[in-house]
This record gives sequence, C-alpha cells and structure tokens, in this order.
Amino acid sequence: MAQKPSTPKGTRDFTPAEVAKRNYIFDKIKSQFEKFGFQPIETPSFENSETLMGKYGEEGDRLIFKILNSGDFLSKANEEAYKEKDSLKITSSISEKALRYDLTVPFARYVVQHQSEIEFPFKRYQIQPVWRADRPQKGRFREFFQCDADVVGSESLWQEVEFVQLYDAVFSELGLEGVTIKINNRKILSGFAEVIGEQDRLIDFTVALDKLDKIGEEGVKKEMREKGISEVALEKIRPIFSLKGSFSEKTEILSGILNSSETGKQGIEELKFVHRAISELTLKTAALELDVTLARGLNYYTGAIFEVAAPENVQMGSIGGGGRYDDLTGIFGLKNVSGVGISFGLDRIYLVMEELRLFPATVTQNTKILFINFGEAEALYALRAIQKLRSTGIAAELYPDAAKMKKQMNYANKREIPYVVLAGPEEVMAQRYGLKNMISGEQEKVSIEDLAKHLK
RNA sequence: GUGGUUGUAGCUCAGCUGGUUAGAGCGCCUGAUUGUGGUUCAGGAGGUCGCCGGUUCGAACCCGGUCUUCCACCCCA
Repeated sequence: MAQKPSTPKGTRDFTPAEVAKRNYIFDKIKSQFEKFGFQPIETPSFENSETLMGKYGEEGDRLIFKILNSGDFLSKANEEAYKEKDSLKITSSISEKALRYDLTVPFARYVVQHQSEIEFPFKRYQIQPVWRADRPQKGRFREFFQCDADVVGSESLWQEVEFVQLYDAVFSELGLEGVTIKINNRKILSGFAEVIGEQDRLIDFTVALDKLDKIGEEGVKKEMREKGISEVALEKIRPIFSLKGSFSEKTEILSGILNSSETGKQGIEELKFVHRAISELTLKTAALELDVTLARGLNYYTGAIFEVAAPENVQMGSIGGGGRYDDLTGIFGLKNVSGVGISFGLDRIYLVMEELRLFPATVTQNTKILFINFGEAEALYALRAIQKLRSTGIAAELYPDAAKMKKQMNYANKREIPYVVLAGPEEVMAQRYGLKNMISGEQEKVSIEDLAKHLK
C-alpha cells in the first residue's frame, strides 16, 4: 500500500458499531424533543459569511471555517491586503461562504427569513453537524454534532422550566444518571458588574469568574485585577466566591449583594421562579443547581444560562448548554423576538456513556442468520427461504460466493451472526434447511415454515 | 492562535551511546480438515521506520521544517 490515507485533523470515521450507538442517542433525544412539542428543521452546512461572522466574538471568527471562493479568486482579491499579507483583511475578498459554527445563529437567520410562515411561539429542534477550526483534544473535535431545541417568540419563564425537564427526561432515558443541570442568569452577572461599577467590563469579569472551579478564588481575583477591577469591587462581591448551601440559601445571599441593582434582583426572581416550579414538579434523575460562576457560552445570552455537567466520576467538559437570548434575531433585523434554547453535545455524551458502559448490548443491529453458499442451485434454494424470513422482519443473508465452508463459517463467527443455515444438495432433496446455532453448536433440520419460528 | 507531546507490519508495541538482511504478540492467508466456525499444530505473506530536507563513511535513532496524535492555555459541546 502506498501512503496511508487518513481523515483530516479533528474528524473521525464511525464504524458500524459506533454508528449504532450514536443513533441510539440520537433516537432518544429526538423522541423526547418531539414529546415536548418541538419540530425538526434543517439548514445548510454552510452559510453566507456575513451571517456567521461577528456573531461569536473575535475568538469565534477565528474558529469559523471559511470556504474559498470558486474560480479565479485571487484576481478578485483585495490588492492591498494581498500585498501586505494581511490574512484577516483579505478573507472577505476571497471567501464569501463559511461552514456553520453552531445551530443557533443559522436558526436565527431561519426565523427572520421565514417569519411570515412561522406560527409563534415557534418550537424547533435541529440535529446536525457543526464545524470549528479548533485544536482538537479529548471530547473536542473539528466536526461534531449538536442537538438543539429552541423556542422563539415567547418570554415565558415556563419555557425555562420545561427545558430543565427536557434535560432531565433525555438523560434519564439514556440511563445517564446523576448529571447536574447548572443554572445561572445573565441578569445576576450584570447585577454584579453594576454593583461594583464595572458595567463596561462585564465580559472580562464573567470570563474570569467562570474559571473559579478551575483556578480557584485567588486565581480569579488575580485575573480580575489584571483586567483592571479594583480591590474595593472585589471585596464587595467576595461572598460569591464561596457561595454554598441550598438553592434558596444561595439566592438569599445574592439578594444581599444585589439589593441595589434592579437587574440583579430581577435575575434572582427568575431563578427562584424556575427553582420553585422544578421543586414542585420534581426531576427524575438530574439535579438542578444554582451556579453563579456559570458564564461561559455565547455573549448573546440575556437571561437564563444553562450548562449540564457529566456525573462527578467522569472527566469531561460540559455535555450540554443553553440559555435565553432576548435579541438574537435582532442582528438580522427582527426585533422583540425572545428565544430560549438548549443543546446536547452528542459526541461528548457518547464518550461519557462509553466510559460508564451505559449502552445496552442490543444497540448493534446485526444479521440474525447467514445461509452458507453451496453453489448455484443451492443459493437459489437458500434465497427462497431468505426472502420469506425477511418478509417476517428477520435480517437474513446469503454468503455471496460458494467459498470454502470454513471461510463462510468463519465469516459468520467473526460477524457474530447467531444462526447459520447449511443447505446443500442433501437438504434441497429433502426440502429441509440445516439450522445451526452458532453459540451452542446445536444443529437440526427444519422446514422452511419452521425456520422463522426457531429464530424467535 | 501559544507551549509541550506522539508517529516503527492491519492492531498493540520492542528496537542499546547512530553500525550489516528492522523484531515480538495479536490479526491475516494457506494446509492438517474437498459439508461445519470459535481450540490446537505446521507453514506463509506483509514495513518508502509519518512526510520533506540536512548532518554523517553510515540515520528508525541526531538536527530543521511539515503533517498527525494527545495534553495544557485560549475558547468551547
């Protein structure tokens, strides 16, 4: 063999067994989405660059895969940028399309574009791959699937409540117990910034705060100081670094810190509302936890922020996230449409389930019975039975070549096909099929009618 | 994007301070067994040592670049 071929960095092939497991997860998510009243849409894998660029911050722009224009793109390139070797500047003149980076922004585009056909509130789900030009590492790929459910056109907090239930429903269905649904509210974060008089540094502030569990209180404070946040300000919000206790106890403390901020108080009320409803309705296997350090995610969240953490004994980043964005469609010209949504990270859920061995043994669909090929006449005789078995819903197949018995048996064995039929001249004569159980090794001769019965 | 790490047979890996024809286990193929797999035994095939260049009498081994793997940062599902 010449140079061994390979997939591009950060992408993967999926074997039959992997596809079966992935479909298992997809099916569970999909069925819950539909039970909650969401309808599927799909959008193109690539969008016009201007739809995507600038929506995810500077960092996001860098991670968007750009598609080179067709034809003689260089002759139309920005001359000045080309001479200066300014990659950033030249991009817009040689690339007009880009691979989608997430499902939320294309969805916003979809809503604005189809606004006259949509009944609001619009509940849609979307399960498609997205691409990011990131450096791969564990649980991080350059091509991965997102499973999104969003509602647009309603400001009701009952949606937030339902999304918490939806997370709980999906993970319970998957047998993935003990996940933590972390919730926070952008208004609380804004409240913090307001109280310390650093509204302008909200992003810097939240990005630093988000790292609390990773770099600790001192690390966060250090980063905040470097960003220009004063010592007095840090002292004012000190309690949030060691926020402990129940949901109610936490909101109690927050009320104390945020009593001078209207926005902050509103955030607390919203959290309390969701928490009260969930306490009343109860969750199956997940836990709802208030986490004020939760700030990551796209800077368009305006209300609730969600993130789902894998069970504690697994080392994995978040396996889901979401939140409310009051003005997402605003960037495409449609004002006053509030949306809220959540996302499931299929690839990471897969890794977690694999690690915890949560896939049922039955996910892999396999051929139930293989007919040994003895030659032309016998093959035809076998296909008669195969036809019949298939019509009753049994996956059956004929080995395509009249190869040596050993080779054919070996094939059945390797593929873990549980039954083999040996029907040579003798069986054809007697109008019987030699049915062999590959696990027990037992063998018997049965009629075509009895074949199916034996496989049940 | 920054710093580090990895690459030898289909797979998992040995390969001494640079020194003849680069090894093992598993897998694969053939036969023992021309109508019976998973066990056993005998034999066999399979490698531009990631790629390009440099140093050297001589490179899998040293140096540079590049691609890939994994990790940390950034960011994120």
